[in-house]
Formats: sequence, structure tokens, C-alpha cells
Amino acid sequence: MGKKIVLIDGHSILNRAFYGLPDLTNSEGLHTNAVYGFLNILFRILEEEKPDYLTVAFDLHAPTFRHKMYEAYKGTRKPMPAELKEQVPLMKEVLQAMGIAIVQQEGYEADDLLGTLARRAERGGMDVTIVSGDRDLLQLATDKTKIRIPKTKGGKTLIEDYYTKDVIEKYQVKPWQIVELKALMGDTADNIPGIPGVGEKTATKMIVQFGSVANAYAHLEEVKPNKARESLRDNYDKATLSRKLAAIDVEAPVEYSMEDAKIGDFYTDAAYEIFRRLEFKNLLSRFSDTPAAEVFSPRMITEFTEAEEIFSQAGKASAAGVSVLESGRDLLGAALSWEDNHVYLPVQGFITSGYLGQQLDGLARNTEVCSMDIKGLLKWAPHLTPERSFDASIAAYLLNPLKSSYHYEDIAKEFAGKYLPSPEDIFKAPKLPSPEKMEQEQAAQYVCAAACAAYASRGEMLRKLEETDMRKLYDEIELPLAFTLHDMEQAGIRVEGEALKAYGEQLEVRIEELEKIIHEQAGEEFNISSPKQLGVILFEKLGLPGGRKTKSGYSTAADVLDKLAPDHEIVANVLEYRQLAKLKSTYADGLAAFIAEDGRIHSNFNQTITATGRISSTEPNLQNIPIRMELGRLIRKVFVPEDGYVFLDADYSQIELRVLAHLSGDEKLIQAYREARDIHKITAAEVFHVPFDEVTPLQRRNAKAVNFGIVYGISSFGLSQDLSITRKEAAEYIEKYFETYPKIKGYLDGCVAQAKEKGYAVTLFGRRRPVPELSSSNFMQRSFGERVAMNSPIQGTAADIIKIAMIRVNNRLKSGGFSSLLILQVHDELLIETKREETAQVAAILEEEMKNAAHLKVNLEVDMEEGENWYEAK
DNA sequence: ACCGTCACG
DNA sequence: ACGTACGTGACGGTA
Repeated sequence: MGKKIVLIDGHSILNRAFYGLPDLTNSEGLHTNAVYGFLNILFRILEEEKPDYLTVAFDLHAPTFRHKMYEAYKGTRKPMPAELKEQVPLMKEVLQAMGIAIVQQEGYEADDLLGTLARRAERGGMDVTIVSGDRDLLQLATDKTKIRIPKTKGGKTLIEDYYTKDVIEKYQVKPWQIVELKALMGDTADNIPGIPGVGEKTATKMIVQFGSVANAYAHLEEVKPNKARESLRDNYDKATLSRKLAAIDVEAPVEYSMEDAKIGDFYTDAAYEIFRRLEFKNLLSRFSDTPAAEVFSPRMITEFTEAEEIFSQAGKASAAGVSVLESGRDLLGAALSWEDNHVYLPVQGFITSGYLGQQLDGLARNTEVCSMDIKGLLKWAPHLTPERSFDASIAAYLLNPLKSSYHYEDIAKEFAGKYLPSPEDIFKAPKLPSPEKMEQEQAAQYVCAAACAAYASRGEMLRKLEETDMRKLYDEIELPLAFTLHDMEQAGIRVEGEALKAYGEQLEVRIEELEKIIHEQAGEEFNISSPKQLGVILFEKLGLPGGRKTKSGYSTAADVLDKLAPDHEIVANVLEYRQLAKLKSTYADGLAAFIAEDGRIHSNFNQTITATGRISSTEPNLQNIPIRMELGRLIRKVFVPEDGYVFLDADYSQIELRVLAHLSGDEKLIQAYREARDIHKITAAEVFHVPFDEVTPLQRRNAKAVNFGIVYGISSFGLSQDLSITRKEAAEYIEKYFETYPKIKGYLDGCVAQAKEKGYAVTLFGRRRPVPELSSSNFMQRSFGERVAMNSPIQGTAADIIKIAMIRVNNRLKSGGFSSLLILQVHDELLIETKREETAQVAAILEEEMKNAAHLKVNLEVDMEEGENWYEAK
């Protein structure tokens, strides 16, 4: 069988990959999406083709003959974005490290190199595959040379293949005639002029009829239609030049040795090193002999006396990794990892979950317990303390809060240089099996690896936290907070299931009514919940003026429909239907599904999700329970305290604006808060130059929107959208605002400048958020980065402050022997289920700790309510 | 799995 | 010219 060579058009594929993939950066901020996409396409091609030889061709930057020629014709190629430009040398470096031949030559474009090498290889009896995103290359197709064109469609890469017959099928001409086609129709992307007035259709007809441009001129009188004939006659020079521009040189004097192109082992040390630097972790797994082979077989402990001995041994270490395997409410086993010891203790016989918990609690008397998830561990070992714990996920989150997940194998690799087997490696499956189905050997490896990762990464992570000035943030806020969040999750919140059900049924009645009315008004039945179908009904059948568009059709978002409400009665009904459907599905039915056997909902509070330092709530989300609309707000009546208890709810008054006053040091804003009056009204009075008492409600509303805008990273467009005013007016408001509070602008600009310089934004307590978007050449991305740089310190500082308050409130309730429980946090609000007799004391503690969580240049004010349910307490 | 929508701060 | 406000999570529909 003949040998096979794959030739790749380097720039073209890099380009495709760049525009086809979202922006990726490694933690140094280096853009890597194009390189990553290129490699994925490369590996796919190699798997499919299994070639013997491989070469990648690049253009050199020096102007070539053909470039010069089309510069003469308005050379309007867009400059390469900086994010792509920096990846070109990187790509070459990667290829070199993988031992892949690169060909590039002064005076020749990649096309010419590819064409020349393809012909040479074919003459040598080889099968040839050329990979490019550029259809120009189709002229090189033969029966032995296949052109492959990758296309990204909806995230998937489809590859179109062309031999001679495929080109004929698609373009009705032979491959070499593509040149003739281009000579006539031109190619704007390549700045080939072509013949004016001749497009694809006419050109194809002519070439099918005459075979070539030269022959068309030879039979000029037969050319039809008349217009094309005249244009052809008048533009002989253009045709000749265009043909020259379109033709790929297949006889370039390329210096090239087939020997260098022979495929060897890509998975070299150098390649490994560079993949690691670029953080291509799923490509790293292709390295068969990587240290990922570090498989350890944990010692299995099944005898009670052995277990005793193990805990005694581990207790002598200064630190030990701990991880548990659980299923629902059961503990299945625990792993310990310290120094060179890896043990797994399945729950069985005398080794009960209670025993393991006790031992783990005991371990923490002298040993620092290192875990990937301290909050989760607390379920089994409730007496752990922040003083003797380490949480690797939280540390990793602080060091880079932008990651979407914190897997133990990534953390071990990054911070301990350890290559631990991932769950996929261990279970040889793409997804983690359910705990009860795990083989015990594999379960042991898995749980032990997690324990090992936490233990082994501890030193380096703490060092990095010191280095980044976040050690205090970690020690005094984040780690203690995990304990507070654990308490809150355990506490849960009582929900009246029956009342919730009744609420849902009430909604259902009205939903069915509305459905009938809407279908009647539309004149047909359709799914109102489908934006697609709704769009067709509203904008096509009923002919309403369709405004904004989305990727998949008309936008039917509430703000769009609001504007259409006067045009047709159906719109208001749709809006009401939407509102009710949301309440029913997400809240009435949604929440009911989460009521546990104790009659309470135990939400998860996640500490390692948000970019800014806020916590998030899931399964269910209790941080977005309706309040703005009365109908939704009623749901809060089903959230009730235990008998003999009441709710105390306290929220910070405009904490973000107060933080802004502090961070900016603007005396005027600080003064406004010292006067403790209505801040939006004061702002309105100042911005609109009217006496305080004459501020109209509209002026106050506008001022309030500006205040919000400032916190979000102001833009005139955003403000204009919010207030339904012109951009110009919005810009004027902003300008007046900056005049009113002169230090704010300087502060915000400083935030951007600092984030640009350092690469991250910082809160008052040292929390960092990287802002890689700031170095983007894309206007939209960069603007986003600027807003983020302005918003993150404000939102993040507010998050830091309420976290401090939570920890202190919770600790005081516990140490003070109170029965009251902190049960919810909603960003600027805390909810306590308070024993009636303790109400006054708890209220005092809550207020005191919230107000004193931070001492800013303005006081932190707290509004507090008491109630028999959450509706009343807010 | 992704989009559009909408609930909250 | 570009086309957005910052931060989340859950749902139903659609591919």
C-alpha cells in the first residue's frame, strides 16, 4: 500500500480555530483558543487519516509577489487581532515541540508550498491530504489528492472532503478550472478583482461552456449574455491578472526533505511541558507515559483494631488529608492520606460512620485536617475547627475565582506537581458512577486521591496565599465561613408544604384561563412557553412590529412585549401567563420538591462559584425568591419559623454605595451618608440642581438608576436602556453625577488602570478577580473588562463584609448558648430563626455584628424587621 | 447541551 | 463601528 502525507495550511486552520472557539486564556493571561482548536482538528485528522508523513505550511510575514500585486488593488484585509497574532509563534513552538515539520519560505505563500509539496508527493506515489479552511485550495484536488475543509457548525467540527469528482459535483468544473472561475468572478477575501459584472453563476456557465478564460476570449463572440461579453472584452488585463493571482504555484523551489516530515512520537517531554504551560489538560491525558500513571493502591482497613492503629498513627502527623465517600445520608467510607500513607476505611462491621466521624474529630485535636471540601466533611465530623483545617478548594478559588470547577487532580498537579489519577482514569468512564455502584478498590483509589491532593497541595497553596496577600482573607473569612455555611445548610428553613401547594393550585386556575384566552386571541392553539412559536404568532400572524432579534428569531422578552402591550390585547395576557408560569414551575412546584422529611428546605450554599466573592445558593436557589411583584412576594408567606420562634430579617442599607463612598473617599458622598438622608434624593438634588425638598419622584428614580449604574461600571448605553432615554441624555446624567461627586470618576478610572496593570481587581479585604478581558483587542470584550474592573471591588467588598458579619453572628449565637439559628443569606440580607424569648438579644447581636463587620468612612446601616413569616419580616 | 427568559441582590 | 449595564440559578423548549 502507498504511503500517505497530510499537509496542513497553518494560518488558515489557526484562523478557523480562533474564530470558532470562545476566548480561552491560561492563568498567565496568554490566549490559547486558536492553538487549542488547531490541535483538536490536527488530532482528529490524524486519527482519521493515519498518515506516514505530516507537514504544516505557514506564510512568512515578508510581502510576497502576490501580496504586492494585490496591494495595488485595495488590499483591505483586516489586520490580525492581537489575540490571534500572539498565538502564531506559540503554534509553531508547539509543533516544533511535537516534532512536526514546518515549512515556510520567503517569497511564497502557504498555498504555493502546499501545492508544490502535494504535487511532489503525488508524483512520488503517495496519497495526499491537504487541510485548509480556504476553498482556493480546491484547485489542487486530484484523484489522489484530497482537500479537507473543516467547518465549525454549532460547536461541532464537520469536515468536507473533496477529490476531483467532489469538486465537479459541487462546482460543475474540474479542480484546475477553479482558477479560471476565480479569474472571472474574483474573490474579495483574496482581493482578486475578477471581471466586473460577472458573478458565480455567469462564471460557472462560461467555464462549463469554454473550459478556460483563454478559450472564452478565443470565442468571445459566443459569450452570453451581452453584458458579460462586453465586460470581458473591456477587462482583458483584469482577467489575466486575476488568473495569475488565483493560480497556486505548484513548482515552487521549496527546500524540503520528506525525511523531516516523517511522523514520530508527538508526545515528547517538550510537548508535555508546553501543553502544561498552556493548560491543555485534556490534551495532557494523551501522554501515555505521563506521571498521571501515579497509581497508588491504598491500604484497605477493615479490622477495628487496624483502624484504631491508623488513626493513632495519623494523629501523630502535623497534617493529614481526609476525604469521604457518601451516598445520600449514608457514609460509605473515609480515606486518610499523610506522608507516604494512603489508607481507605470502608464503613463496615465495627467501623461505623459514627466511629469514623468521632475519629476524624479526634484527629483534628493535634493534626490539621486537609480536605477538598471541609463543609461536606463537617457532616460526619462536626467538631472540626477552622484552626485545625485546610480546604484546598477554597484556597484554589481564592487564587483563581474564575475557574468553573476545582477538581482535585488539577489542584494536585498545579500546586503539588503530583499527577493523580482523575475519576475518569480510575473508573474508566466519562462520568462518575453513583457511589453505591463503585467497586470498592476503585472507590478507595478515588477517595484517597482526593485526600492526597488536599494534603499534598496545602503547603504550596498557603505559600501562594501569602504571596498574593490573601492569607488573612483565607484564614479569617473564607475558611471560617465554610463552617458557618455548613450550619446554615444543616439548619434549613421551614416551609409550609400545604400552603405552597394551595398557592400553586391557585396559579394553575388562572394559567388555564389565560391559556384559553390567548389561544382564542391568536386564533389557534400553540405553546405559549415556546419563544419560537410565540414569536411567529405575535410578529407574523398578528403582524406586531417585531423589534429586537435573537439568534433564533424574534425576541419576546418582557421589555420588548411591554412596549407592544398597547398594540394588541394578547400581549398583556402573554405577560401575565409568563409571570404565573414562572411562579408555578420554579417556585410553587420547584420548591415543593425540595421539602425534606423535617419539613424544611436545606439549600446548598456554594462558596467557590462567583467571580466576585459572593456566595451562591442552589437546589433550590433561595436567593431569588420573588419580592418585587406582590403576587410573587406572597410565596414568602410559606417560609415560616418553628413554633415558638419568629423571623428576624436584617439587610444592609445600600451597602454597595457605602462601599463606593469609602473606596473612592469622595467627601461629598461621604457627607451625604453622614447626613443619613435619602441618598437617591440627595443625588437627585445635586445632579439636577434643585433644592432637596423639591426633588420630584422622577428625578429621584433617575438618580437612583445612575447610582446603580455607577456600581455596575457605568455606560451611557446601559443607563439609557434602563431609563428609556437617549444615550446623550444618559451621558449628561453621568457627567453631572461625576461633577457632583468629584472623586468617583478618578476612583473608577483608577480601578481600570490598576486592573490593567496588575491583571486583576482587588477588594478592600484583598480578594482578587482576574480581568483578562482588559487586554482584548475586541472593543466589546475590553469594555466589559472595564466595567468588571469597576464593579468587582465594590460588589466584592460588600460580599466580604457580609461574610464577616455572618461568621460573627453565627459564632455568637452558638457560643452564647442561644437556640436561634442563622438560616439564610441573600447578598445584603441575613435571616435568623429566633426563639421568641431571645428576640431582643438576638436582634442586638445581629445589628451590632452587621454594623461593625467593617469600619468604613461611612457607617453601615441596617434595616431590621421581625415577622411570623418571611413575607412579614421583609 | 444550549438558548431565551426571568427570579433575586 | 462595535452593541452592554454587575453578579447569580432554574425552568421549558429546542436541537
